[in-house]
Amino acid sequence: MTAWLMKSEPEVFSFADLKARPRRTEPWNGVRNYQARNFMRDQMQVGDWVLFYHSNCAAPGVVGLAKVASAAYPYPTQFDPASEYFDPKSAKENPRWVLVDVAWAKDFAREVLLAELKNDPELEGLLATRPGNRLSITPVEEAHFRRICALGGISC
DNA sequence: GCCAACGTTGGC
DNA sequence: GCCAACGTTGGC
Repeated sequence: MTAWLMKSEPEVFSFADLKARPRRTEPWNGVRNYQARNFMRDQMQVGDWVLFYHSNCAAPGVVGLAKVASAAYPYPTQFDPASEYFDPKSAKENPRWVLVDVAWAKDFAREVLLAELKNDPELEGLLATRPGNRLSITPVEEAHFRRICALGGISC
């Protein structure tokens, strides 16, 4: 079992937005970081759990569960000069950026706030809350994943 | 809006 | 390959 924590700014794209999408599925746009890209390209599998985290907002924290819904594929918009995701250095025969689709899975009964993620003794070592960490995608150990689900009031 | 931490860029 | 400058992230 593999789980991930993925950050999104709710004003840009929230967990409720994901749930409201057709098929409750959305391409994970916006990643422009090589480490995060490598996780999607090299390690993510369809069906992996995703802890959906709201960042840069009044109450940052994990709000629900999603799943990886596709293998990694090239960002369609990286080749489009009109797109905000355009990258002039990315070549079609060797795309620089990939993404995966993410599908809504389950709402948490309650949000697990950043302070809880930081302070819960069982969550010691969680990558996402390491001081200085800014990665928008981080792997989550199974024990940590189960603990965060429990704090969120769901079983998984 | 501030600012610390970090990643990327580009001149040399 | 170094490293200063710059941009971005994200909590507060």
